[in-house]
Amino acid sequence: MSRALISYRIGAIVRRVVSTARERARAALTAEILESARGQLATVGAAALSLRAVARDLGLASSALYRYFASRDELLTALIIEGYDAIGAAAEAADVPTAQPRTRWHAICAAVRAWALAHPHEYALLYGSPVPGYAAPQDTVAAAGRVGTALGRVLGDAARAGVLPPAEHRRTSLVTSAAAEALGGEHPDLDDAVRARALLTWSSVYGLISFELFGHFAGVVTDLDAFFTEQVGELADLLGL
Amino acid sequence: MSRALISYRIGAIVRRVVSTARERARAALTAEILESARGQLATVGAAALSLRAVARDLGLASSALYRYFASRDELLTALIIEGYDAIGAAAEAADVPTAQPRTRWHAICAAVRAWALAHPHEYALLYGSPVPGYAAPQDTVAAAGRVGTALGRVLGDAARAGVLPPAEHRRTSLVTSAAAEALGGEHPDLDDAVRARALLTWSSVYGLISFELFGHFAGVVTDLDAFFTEQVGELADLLGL
DNA sequence: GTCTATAAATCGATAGAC
DNA sequence: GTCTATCGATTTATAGAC
Repeated sequence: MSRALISYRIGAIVRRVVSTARERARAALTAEILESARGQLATVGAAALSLRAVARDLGLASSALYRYFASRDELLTALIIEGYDAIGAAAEAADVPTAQPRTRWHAICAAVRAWALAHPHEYALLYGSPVPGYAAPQDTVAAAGRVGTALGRVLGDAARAGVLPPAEHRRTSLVTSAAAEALGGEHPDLDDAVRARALLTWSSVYGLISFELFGHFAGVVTDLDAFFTEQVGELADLLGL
Repeated sequence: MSRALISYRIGAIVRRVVSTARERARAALTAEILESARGQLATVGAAALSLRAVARDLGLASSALYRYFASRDELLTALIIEGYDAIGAAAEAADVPTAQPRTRWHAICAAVRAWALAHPHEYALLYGSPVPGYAAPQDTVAAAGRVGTALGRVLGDAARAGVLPPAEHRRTSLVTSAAAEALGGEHPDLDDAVRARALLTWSSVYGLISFELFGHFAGVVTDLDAFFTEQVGELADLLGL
């Protein structure tokens, strides 16, 4: 083996090691940027999220951040996807597919609310007012469906088990086939009535959580924990779960 | 009558006329400021609402606006109260107390959604993410209750007429007596179960409208008008209206 | 890949002339 | 009650040295 070849091979190994070390450092700093940005969500809100403030927070020059996120909007997109993944994972983790539908329903709703209460500003980013001047790219849409899918799974299982009484109105075609993929997921045999009902219940639960988080129950409901549990139970009753 | 007295009286009359003319001008400019600010809600959002931009829009010096609103937050408060009054008035105007409960329910829900679709940015200000750094003063709370009260009236009338089946759970004391005033309004004999159900249905409808307005039904629901009407009907079915 | 320096803006709020 | 002028900050994004 010539010295040149040995030198080349060592160089390649070194480059490889350096590269992965660099990648680790890059991943670590990326995570720090996202964490600092999440902190800004809480203080100034998504609309005023600023790359410079993140840089100040991390002790970096503002221009350095552009190597990690090409623009403020790209950073926002990363935060949104991260958030949808987190709340979706929370919903899925709370579901015990072998349990009774009503138990599963309660568990998922409670988990979603718990995540929202623990991350109010991220919740506001995901489900609150759209950020002016920001158009969510398609990447975010895919991540957005997980909570709805989890709830749809429960309703679908209940319907197949004959637990869920059929909806009185069966006007179909209100939900597109694309939604069948998204909401039905592994259960493409859900009929449109169940799918529509899953959308209705998810938006009802969303309404309860948002009213609570955005202050519209202030001075109206005394025990928010108990109220939420009761109302989720009420919804389950109404659904026949 | 002495010349001095006559002069005084004429002065008083003139002052009175001048004063009302001034007040008219003031009211007109106040309205212009609010209108311009509403325009800003649509373009930059509530968080970035700027007195300077309003002044630029109206061709005034920024300092002139401080004679009308002492601060940016005060302008925001005026917008919020105006908005709650408008959507509350829309809900009340749509209600025909002599009609059947189910008809009234549909009418109010449709009117609230119509207002929201016609004023999406004001709706976002009222019901979307809280504006960072802004604390809503008590004035806004009073105006906020009108829609809920309108829906509560329908449910209460239905319950008294025996149309509404009783809720299965009757845990009381979840709603404060202050809420009894606000939600019950002219109907203090609403029981807590009906009040809780009014809160649940209003937040469900709010969830449907917000999901639509904030883009969470994009690619999922094809005909939003039909979907909303159907789901509101579904809610009425579930309630037994 | 981080730095300094820069361009060309923005903002809220106040002081003081008229 | 509107004006000019000002203070002391803020921002996105880029250029170019190292």
